[in-house]
Parts: sequence; structure tokens; C-alpha cells
Amino acid sequence: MTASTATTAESRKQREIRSREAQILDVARRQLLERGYLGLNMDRIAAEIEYSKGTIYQHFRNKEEILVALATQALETRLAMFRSAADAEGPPRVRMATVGAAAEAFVEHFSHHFLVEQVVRVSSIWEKTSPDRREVMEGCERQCMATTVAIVHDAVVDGSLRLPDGHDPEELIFGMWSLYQGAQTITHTSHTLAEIGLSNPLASLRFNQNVMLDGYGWAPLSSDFDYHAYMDRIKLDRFRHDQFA
Amino acid sequence: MTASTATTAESRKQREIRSREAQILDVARRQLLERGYLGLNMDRIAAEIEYSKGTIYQHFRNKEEILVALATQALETRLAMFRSAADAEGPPRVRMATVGAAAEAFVEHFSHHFLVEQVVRVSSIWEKTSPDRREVMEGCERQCMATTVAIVHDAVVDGSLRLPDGHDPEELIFGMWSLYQGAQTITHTSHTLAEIGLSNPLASLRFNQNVMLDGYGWAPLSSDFDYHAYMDRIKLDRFRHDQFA
DNA sequence: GTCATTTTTTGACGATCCGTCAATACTGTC
DNA sequence: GACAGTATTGACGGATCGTCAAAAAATGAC
Repeated sequence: MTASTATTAESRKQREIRSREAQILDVARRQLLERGYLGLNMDRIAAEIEYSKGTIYQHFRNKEEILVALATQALETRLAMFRSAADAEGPPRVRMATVGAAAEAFVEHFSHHFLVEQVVRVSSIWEKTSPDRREVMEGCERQCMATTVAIVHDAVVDGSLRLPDGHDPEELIFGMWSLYQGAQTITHTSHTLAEIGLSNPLASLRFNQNVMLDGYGWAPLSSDFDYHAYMDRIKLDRFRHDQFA
Repeated sequence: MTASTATTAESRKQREIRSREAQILDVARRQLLERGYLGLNMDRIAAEIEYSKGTIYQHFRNKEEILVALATQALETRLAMFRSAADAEGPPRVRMATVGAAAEAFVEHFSHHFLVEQVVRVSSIWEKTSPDRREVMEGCERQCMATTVAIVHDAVVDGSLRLPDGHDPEELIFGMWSLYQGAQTITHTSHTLAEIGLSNPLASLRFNQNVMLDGYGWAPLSSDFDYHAYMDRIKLDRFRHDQFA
């Protein structure tokens, strides 16, 4: 009985603590979105969760770790989506398009993520976080990379893609990743897009990704398969918001 | 005589002030590189230029404006390089490759720029700067865009490039810009690149750009023209460090 | 050269916010 | 209810931003 009581008490405490961590992150995320990086403030977070500042510091070594934790949350979700996408039926390039659809769904449902990621990537912030937290984020990145590189490998093996001599699957993925990362960065931070005549940058990103894979000669080419329709459909079928997170 | 003396005195003052502004930016740039964003500090800048903090605030409304000014310096240089590149001899795609070479040279000689740009793009920093300063930066961005879009236009006119129905020159440029922006961001901030097997991201970026333009079917294709050798050569001929800045 | 006036420079100061830690409150055990 | 161990608190020291009244320097009229 004693042990049992102790255990339940322990686990209630544990649950309390765990839920408080989630609470802190929820509040931090909202404040970050509402007031920007410079408006994110430990005292305000403390006031809002109705715990003192000292308690927050039992969960996170410093302000920067909260940011890294936010980024990690999002990256773990993305990784799960990518893995699910990579399991799709069909030839490798179609599976790659499925990953593309997952990436689109991710930014649509986690639009805050790019703000957070951008902030975290600023070197002096990154350097203030503990190696443990960095490790987790880097692990997500590596595994996202590995998941997509595997698809390219499959394509090389089954002959639907022939890479030029001296070039790796990793390079193709680097291209896709860059295109995605750059388009998101520009979309979220450039104030001149609309007046320049780019009304739908997300659609342009998708188009350019297909052009690039066509450039690699990855079959089936976009002239032989309607990736556009496919991605729209798969986004609704597999990556609606209620299907994850 | 009086007027003349007054005028010279005035312009000496003016020159003094102008040179001090450059001095502030030089010191700020160095401190930013050495100590990161969080290490950039008004008191330290003041100490190093041997003027008081108050004097710095006569040049820049706040810390963020210094960052924007640094970014603007770099962007103006890049614009000049792009314009020079766009004037190159040859068919449009070769001129586009020249711009690519200029972009490469830019990051090689202004490696600090991406750090600055990244910091500036964080929304809450951007919002603290004055409309005037923002205007200048946005103007640079627009003009870079316009310069490169013009090349694509020329290609469409001379028939070396045929854009798919419903797609603009702006979309192609958005693709190139995204690829460039994303590759730079990743290269400068990812800690997992080397272990993933990307030993030379700059070379991979160049390769992917050519693949993408091949995907657009922009003649001459990279199978018909050695863009790699051309870009290496043009970088030495036109964009050595001593030829600008 | 002197002195009143204008401009420039200064650095002490108030305000903000981070992260710490000694003091306090809480929890479970005997 | 006393006690040991743990959790929580918020006042505090330290760092930095941006301001502003006062000091210093420059100007220009005589």
C-alpha cells in the first residue's frame, strides 16, 4: 500500500511536471508568434503559466533551450510525416512526391515552425543550448535526410533514375532540401514577393521541384504523370490536420 | 570667403561623420562575426571606436538599424555584381550562369553576409528598424530580381527557353533564388552536412542549378555547354576580390 | 581674442530582462 | 506532529539598451 501510494504520487508528480513542460512550450510558442523573438520573455511566460520563473528554469537551462525545444517538437512531427510518406505505394519518384506533399502539409499546419527554426539557426543562440538538446535536433535532421536519400537509392536501384557520374543521391536531396528551405525562408520573410508578381509561392515551389527532378531525368517525368493532382489528393488523404499531431 | 570657409568646414564635418558611420559598421561587423548576435553590444562598439554610446545613437536609431545597414552594404555590392554579370556576352543562359558565378563570388568574399541577413530577417528585429532603412534593402532585393528576370525574358524572346503555359519568368527566378538561399542557409547553419556525405555543398548547389535549368529545357543545355568550366573561368576573370568593393 | 550661440559629445541613469539562490512551502514518512 | 527531502518562489545582481541633461567643442560676430 505504501509503495503503491508512493508510486501513484510519484507518477502524478511526474505527469504534472511533464504537462507543465508542454504548457511552457505552448505559452512560449504563442508569445513568440504574437510578439516576435525580442518579445519572448521569461517573466511574461512565468506570469501566464502561473508558476514562478525559477520553476521554468528547472525545465530549461535558459531561454534559448525553450526555442530549441519548440523547434524539436516541430521537427519530430515532420520526421514522422516524412516516414509515413516514404512508405507510400508506387515508384520512387511518386514516393518522393508524397514526401513533397508531406512537406507542404507540414508548413501549412505548422507555419510557426519556420520562424522558430530561423531564430534557432542564428549561431549565438544555438551555442547557448546544451549538447543534449542539440543532439536531438540534429538527429531529426539526419533522419529526415536518411529517409529521403533512401528513396533516391531505390530509384537508382530500380533504374528509374540514373545519376550523372560522380554525383550522389545526397546531392539530389540537398537540392530538394535547399529549394524547400529557401522558398520557405523567402516566403516567410520577404516583403516584396507580391509586388514582384509571385502570387502563390507555394505553388511555384512545387513546380520548381518537379522541374528539377525532371532535369535529373527521374522517371516518370512530370510530362508522364500528373504529380500536381497526385499531391493535392494525397495531402487530403494522408496529411489532413486531424491525422497527425 | 566667409561662405567658402563655412562650406569647407561643413563638408569636413560631413566627411568626418560619414567616415565615422563606416567605422561603426566595420567594428559592428567584426564583433558580430567574432561574438555572434548576442555578443553584439553597443557599449563594446562605443569603446572600440572611441566615441561614446550617445554618438552612435546619432547615426543609428537602435541596434537593429546597425544590422540592417550591414545587410544593405552587402546587398548593394551584390546588386552591382549581378548587374555587371547580366551585361555579359553570350546567349541568355550563359549570362544567367555569369550571374551564378557572381553569386558564388559574393558568398565567398562576403561570407559574413548570410549571418547578417539571417539575423535581420527575424521578424521582431526587422520591425524595430525605420521604414527608410527597410526601403533601401527592399529596393536592392527588387532590383536583383528585376535584373535576373530580364535575362529570362530575353531567353523567352530569342526562343532558347520556352516556359510551360501558365508559368512566368518570375517563377523560374524564384526557383533559382530559393535554391541559392536555401543552400546558403543550410551550409552556414547545419552541423550535420559533412557526416551526411556532402563534402562540397557549394559545388552541389551549382550542379543543382544547372539540373534545374536543364529541367526547364533552357538552351544550351549543360550537356552542350561546359558551364562548370565557364563559371570557374568567369569568376577569376570578372569577380576576383580586387575587382569590386 | 572674446564671448554668446549653436552643435556635438558624453556618460550617468532609468528601465528591462536574464539567470541565480537563499528562503519558504510542500510532501510523504515515522 | 516532527522531520527529511523536494519543489517553488521572487528578490536580487548583473548585463545591456536607449535617453537626456549637462559638458565640451565649434562657430561666428565684433
